[in-house]
Amino acid sequence: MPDSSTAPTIDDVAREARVSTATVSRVINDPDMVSAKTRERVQAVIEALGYTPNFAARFMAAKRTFTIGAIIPTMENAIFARGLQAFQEALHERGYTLLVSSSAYKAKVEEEQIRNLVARGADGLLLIGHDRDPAIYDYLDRQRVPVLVAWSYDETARAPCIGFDNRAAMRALTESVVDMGHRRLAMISGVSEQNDRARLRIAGVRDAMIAHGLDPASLDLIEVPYSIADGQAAFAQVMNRDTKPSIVLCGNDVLAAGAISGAEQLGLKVPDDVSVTGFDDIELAHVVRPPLTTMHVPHRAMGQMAAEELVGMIEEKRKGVSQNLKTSIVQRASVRAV
Amino acid sequence: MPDSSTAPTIDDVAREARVSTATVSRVINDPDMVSAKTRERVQAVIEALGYTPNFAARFMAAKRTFTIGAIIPTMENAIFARGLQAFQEALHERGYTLLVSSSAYKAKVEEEQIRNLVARGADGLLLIGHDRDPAIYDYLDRQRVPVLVAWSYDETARAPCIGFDNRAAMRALTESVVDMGHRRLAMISGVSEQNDRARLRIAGVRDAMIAHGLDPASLDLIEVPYSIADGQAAFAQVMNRDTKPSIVLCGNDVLAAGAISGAEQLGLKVPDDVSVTGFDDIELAHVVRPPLTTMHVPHRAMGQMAAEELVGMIEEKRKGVSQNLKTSIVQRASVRAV
DNA sequence: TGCTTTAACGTAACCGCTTACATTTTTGAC
DNA sequence: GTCAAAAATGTAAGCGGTTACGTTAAAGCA
Repeated sequence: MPDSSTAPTIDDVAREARVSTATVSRVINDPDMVSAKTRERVQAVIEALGYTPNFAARFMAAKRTFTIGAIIPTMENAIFARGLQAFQEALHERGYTLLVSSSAYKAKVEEEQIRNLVARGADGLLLIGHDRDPAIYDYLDRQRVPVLVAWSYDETARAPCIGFDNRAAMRALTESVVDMGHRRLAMISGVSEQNDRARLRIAGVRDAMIAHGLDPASLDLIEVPYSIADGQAAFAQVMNRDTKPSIVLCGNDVLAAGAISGAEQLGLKVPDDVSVTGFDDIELAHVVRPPLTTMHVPHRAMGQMAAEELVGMIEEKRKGVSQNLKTSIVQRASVRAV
Repeated sequence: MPDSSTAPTIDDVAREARVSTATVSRVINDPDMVSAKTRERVQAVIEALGYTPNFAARFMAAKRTFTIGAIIPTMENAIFARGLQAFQEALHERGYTLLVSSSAYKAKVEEEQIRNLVARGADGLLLIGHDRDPAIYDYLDRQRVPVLVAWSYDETARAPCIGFDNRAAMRALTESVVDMGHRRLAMISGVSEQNDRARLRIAGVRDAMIAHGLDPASLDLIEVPYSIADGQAAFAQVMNRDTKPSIVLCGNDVLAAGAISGAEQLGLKVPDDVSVTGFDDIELAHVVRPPLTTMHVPHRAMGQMAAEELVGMIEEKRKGVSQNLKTSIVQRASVRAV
């Protein structure tokens, strides 16, 4: 009789079922390698004892965990939620479990989490964006843990990625508003240090300005953390300049929602007094009033493709192939021509 | 020379530093048990080799992982985000790592995730709400994994919890609107099956109705998944009845945001034509127009206290003590007296 | 100096599983 | 019924750490 006060091990099952531990292991991992009769007997014992194989032991012996780790900058807002959900679902279909950590946009924390996940035996890692210490990639190479980067496409980057061209997207959005007559541009961006998405979006705005004969130095740029309250505060700041912008381009929808709030607080009407744009097209974008003109990102497709690709890299032991997904401008009511 | 093509193990470090593996282990786990001289030498080798102890091996030998698992119903909306973030931060301060999974509001999936996290050696678990198969608690007991439930307070429940009284809170909110003259109530709730929060909030509404002489059966109740789109659709549905409600009470802010959108689509003004309330007081609540009257939940405090308590349970091997946190009504513009 | 304590370090068993290899049993052809 | 091949099962060696216990070196004291 196994000690009922502690978790049953494979030995308990083996003893109870009168087989060797190898056989128990086989009915779990390779069922049709064992005869139907013993298989059923063993399964019954497993059931009766409520046995769950110990992951650590399993990992040590087999070097596989069927676990994927993902480290996202934040769970506080919904930016990554949808894509991650799709990622998780696609992973689940393929028999993998997703473990998520958040780094609070801190490089040091991210590094810690990466080591943590790897030490825990993650078979692969999903990371957001390319900006990080190259030493991390060396470490990952050494540990033979495949990595895939999402939310950012850069064919020159060291890691394969499934993402979109942040710079080109933001340039396109900016050009569209410049075409509508906007000349005095302000931008509320997320903190760009260690964040290529933010950095490239800023660059995209400048690209558009240059292309249209505007002085990129005239861009009134403020960097703040990604939160509604920060967007609100930053908006007040840009509207307090001597030459007020006719449009405020925001690094993402959360910031843009904050900007719209900020406008209301100042008694300004969007888009009559000032236009606002977002980026990402999360649900928030069509809940705020006015609804946000923003850049639509194929979150779910990105998550799904990332799952597919990462699993492929793991199972076929091959390099990942990058993909540049298309984004598209969604015109809503927060921008008007001037 | 250790094989540079593979991750260094404790043996590599020991060999290089000319000590035994026991000593290496000690400099990592109990540094002042070894002399300064050897300690420094070993540390240098660890540094040079980029050695990270293997978690699985460590767990097998020591039975501790300093990892806490949390399973939340969803990452798609921000309901749990803030509390979880606080939970994670508090955990981090105490030297623990948080691993998060989401169950998509599915009991089966949650069970799977629980087993997964336990098999992975989570030292403790944070679960949301009390509704689940009691067998799960048996399993957790047997595995000696402490569990703490959050987002719901119930002193009669099997697991200790840090939460709030969903029923009383919703009753209070309902009473406040009834006091303002509302008599025809509708409610858009999340799916209440396997979800005590949703169930208790519905019960709270009925409590209030009974207390004020209204027929609880007259409540027009619709249950939908928690999403803005669902809230929107449900709103159209309740407004399509013969006797339209004067107020629509929503199970949470996400649904309420959807309801407000829905109202706008139907050309209805909130709160002039119909009032709307939410629950949770997430950022979304003050971004929508009109801002939501809702029930404020102390998310961050809840997360922090949960971390503290769970770590206490683990380290002092004691039972958890439950706490009933206070919520409070936040009056904004989405409700008006009739 | 010699002997006892204490500090520092080493030895090796063990944690719970997988899997290569060895052994036994079953199957099927003659 | 034999015997070879195939199927089923068992044996035992790791995987990479931790730690109880034993051994050696240093320290303290008469």
